Amino acid sequence: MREFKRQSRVLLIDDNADHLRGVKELITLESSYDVVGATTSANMGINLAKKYRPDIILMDINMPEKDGLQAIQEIGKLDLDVRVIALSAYDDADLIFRAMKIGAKGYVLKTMASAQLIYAMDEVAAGKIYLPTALTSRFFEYFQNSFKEEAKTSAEENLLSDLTAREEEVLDLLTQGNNYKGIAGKLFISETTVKTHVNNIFQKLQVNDRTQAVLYALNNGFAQRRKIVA
Amino acid sequence: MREFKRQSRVLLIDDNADHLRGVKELITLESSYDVVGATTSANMGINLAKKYRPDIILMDINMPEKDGLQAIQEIGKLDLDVRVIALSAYDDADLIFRAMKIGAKGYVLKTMASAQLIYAMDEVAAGKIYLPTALTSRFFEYFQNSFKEEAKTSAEENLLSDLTAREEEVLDLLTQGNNYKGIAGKLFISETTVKTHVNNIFQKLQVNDRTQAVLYALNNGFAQRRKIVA
DNA sequence: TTATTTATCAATCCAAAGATGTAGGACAAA
DNA sequence: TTTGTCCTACATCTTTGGATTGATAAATAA
Repeated sequence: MREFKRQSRVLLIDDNADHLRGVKELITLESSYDVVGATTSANMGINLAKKYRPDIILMDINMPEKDGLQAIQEIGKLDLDVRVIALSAYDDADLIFRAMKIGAKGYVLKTMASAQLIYAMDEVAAGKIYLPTALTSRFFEYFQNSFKEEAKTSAEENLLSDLTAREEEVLDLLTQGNNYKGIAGKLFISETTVKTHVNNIFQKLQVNDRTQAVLYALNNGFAQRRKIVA
Repeated sequence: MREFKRQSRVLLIDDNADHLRGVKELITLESSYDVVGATTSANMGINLAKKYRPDIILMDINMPEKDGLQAIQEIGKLDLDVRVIALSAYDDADLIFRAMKIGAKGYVLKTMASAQLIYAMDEVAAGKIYLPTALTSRFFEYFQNSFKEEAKTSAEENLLSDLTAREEEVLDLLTQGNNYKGIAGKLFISETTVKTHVNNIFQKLQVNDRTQAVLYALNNGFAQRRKIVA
């Protein structure tokens, strides 16, 4: 199968020269891959990525000089249509999570068998995202952990459900940073009416001011949130 | 291996009676599992879960009567030490994401081979989280998609980096809903000093009031966020 | 029908927040 | 030493926000 496909161009970035050489030799043995560059410097790696436009980058993320995760992020911003596989010595859940979060298409441990790396590259070259089973499990533990409390509270009796439709509209505008005047203008009602609604919202949510109301809303599933944990 | 371990108690919830029967027969053939209950009703399933305390629940999440995801969430709130595997006819990324988010330990398609289901149960019974490779890939596509914009902006010129250490402390307290007095008390400085800091923060973040500052902070990776997309 | 809820608006009052200018002391870099 | 930044603090003033009370009209539930 793989033999008939066009070769994938690979760039290697790993501050450990020995490991870099080893991986290079390994991949060179694979007919479906062509190593177009190899460097021990993250910054140099970014430059090589711009220059050679590889299909795949194998990026060591445990580098002292420059953080590999940061390098992945920077490469991501370049819109190079390159797929990055993170290489790491550690199966730390937080590392895995962060790597996947910033768009790594795979995460492979350096201690894994070389066949596993090649398999990951095959999958990623085919447009998939690949994580070894054991790491997937780690990832999900971390992932679910970050939602643990939310899962318990969100379906619960949540004061937000006491709000009327109009109050929800007002709260929504509050969560967008509007003041009374802004809300009044957007809802075509008077400022005093808005004040009335906002005061009712405070009562119902049991908060003292708009900032607390906004925080309550955001922390309890109100409004569209698109971000996650650091 | 499995034969020597204590049997895992399984509860089946699936509104499709035929499929329910099929799965039950399948699992009954496995010596390591004991089906302690089977029902076509999500609500009944929750009651059975409370009553029999199964080790594993296979939950169909595509039920008309009651949403299976909601049922998983409710079971999660009971703290029953039960592991739920979601069964679904669809490999929709959003469904998978939501199921995993609320704590499902696995997600298996009804169309998958029975061996796959048993394998998933084995893994989950062993304390792991199991997602078939194909679904893992879907999950990650969805996952990374929800971070796409953030990945591009967060490393970018972010006004938060202009803040001094003290200002960050103040902003952090703002994002917790504190007013001037509260912040002054917590930092052991005068209220007027807090005002100075806050005003400087407004300048640097280019916002007009505390609510906008808090929203900016939350939307730009500042502070501990534990929530994600709806 | 009668109550209740909801949405609207207003007046008033006080507290809090925000804008602006000034300034001293600590500390680090040039 | 000088310069600059940061943290601290205060005074003053204006604006906004929040609490409270009261009122009208429409829709809705009992």
